Amino acid sequence: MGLTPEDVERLDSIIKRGRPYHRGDHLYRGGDKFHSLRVITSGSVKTYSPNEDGGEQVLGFHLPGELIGLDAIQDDNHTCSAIALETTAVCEIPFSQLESLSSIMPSLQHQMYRLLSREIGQDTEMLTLLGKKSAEERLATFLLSSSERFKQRGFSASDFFLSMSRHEIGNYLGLAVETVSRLFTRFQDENLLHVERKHVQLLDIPRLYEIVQGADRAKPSQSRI
Amino acid sequence: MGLTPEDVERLDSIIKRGRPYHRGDHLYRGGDKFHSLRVITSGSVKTYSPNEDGGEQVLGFHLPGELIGLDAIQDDNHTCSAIALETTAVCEIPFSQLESLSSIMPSLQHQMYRLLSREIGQDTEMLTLLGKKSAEERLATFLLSSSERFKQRGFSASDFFLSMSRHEIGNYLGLAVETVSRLFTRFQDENLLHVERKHVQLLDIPRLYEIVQGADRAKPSQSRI
DNA sequence: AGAAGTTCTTGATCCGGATCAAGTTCTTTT
DNA sequence: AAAAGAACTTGATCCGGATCAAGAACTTCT
Repeated sequence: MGLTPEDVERLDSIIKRGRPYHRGDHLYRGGDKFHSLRVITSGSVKTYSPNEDGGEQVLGFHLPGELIGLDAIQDDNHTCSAIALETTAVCEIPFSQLESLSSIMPSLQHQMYRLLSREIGQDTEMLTLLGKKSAEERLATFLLSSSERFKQRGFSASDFFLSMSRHEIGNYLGLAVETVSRLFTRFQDENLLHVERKHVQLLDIPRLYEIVQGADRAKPSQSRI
Repeated sequence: MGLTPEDVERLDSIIKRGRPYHRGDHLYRGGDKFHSLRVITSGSVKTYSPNEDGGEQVLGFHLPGELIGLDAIQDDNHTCSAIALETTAVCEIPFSQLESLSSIMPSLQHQMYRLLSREIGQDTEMLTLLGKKSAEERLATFLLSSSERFKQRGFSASDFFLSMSRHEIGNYLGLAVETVSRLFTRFQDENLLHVERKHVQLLDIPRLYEIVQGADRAKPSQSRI
């Protein structure tokens, strides 16, 4: 991602491979002292912010190759919690060392700025999702985003396992569990997908993209006369 | 903010003071080439992302001292638009120069990382707001956040003018204009505030904080037996 | 294997806030 | 100052999705 092989080697020298986590183990909790960013190497992770009254807001689901902990640089404390959704391996990158290294490696510094900026961009997309989209659009967006991310990692874009529960999907999308469940059923009835428990097969990806765009809402279409 | 006076001087040397913008002028639009971050020095700005079907999602309102454009570092293009809500002055900080400078000034680099991380943290707070809070909690949160930001800048925390319209507040909070209007009326009836057009006076800030916390919801209280 | 606890699904009902509809006040234009 | 157009408020109605309730499928524990 824009680094020379020797850059990568130097970066590699500060990375620590941690022990694997099991389903339900916390990688860190909100309030913990921040010292390392983490890259997921296998498995999957949920980040969430525990809110005052016992509930939680799921902030994201993270797959291999993704970096988590960027929100904690702010004030040296984790502002949210991260928990393994299945057996998961991560690498730790001590932030102070990364910072020193980026000081003498402009390409790394540039990459860090881009990474942080990308995170902001993703969050703002999510704001639009939660602020303006219907339940149906939200779930379709979630499924296609999952699909794209699996594809990027060399897995099937149309046949995958979701490691999180319906409850967690609902929480993430700002919907009740029941709504998520009903939508899965409806999407299946409409032959958009086939779902059985955590196993999802997308059958009509183009149509799902139409739904994401808000097709069959207010303005029935923008192409056809 | 953690920089020595000489650091500040060096930073100052790359800052360009731009001409003032008038109400309705764009500072930049989504898709524009990114070259500079901008610090608002007076006035106020709305950022928003124009979404496919003509509508828009308001992403934030920005006051003097705040930095905008961090989302554009990602891929050298602005991903959202920024428009002046009133007569507004900004400073431009060419990003490539800032990047070079931060390479030789570790304190500046550190500050940049923190700034980017803070932005992420603010976005995730907003995700919780849009994902879980009622209309009443959203507006109370918005009012108190405005209050705190005015206070920080040396203005009154309880008596201020909002430069954005009801429509824009609603869009930002994921609510219809009518809901925002009704809530202002209700808050006034309950003596929480006095509002006249854009002029807001907060009369019972502690009670507003209780509302933000989700008081008088599900669990009636957490203290009283 | 049986018991107990989860997670998921499905149905019935309810409600917060959207939408629709008008009227009012403020602002801008001429 | 009159006219036109925004912005805001208020009322009436509607609906998407939450909540409540119960059963079914799956998992985990003993």
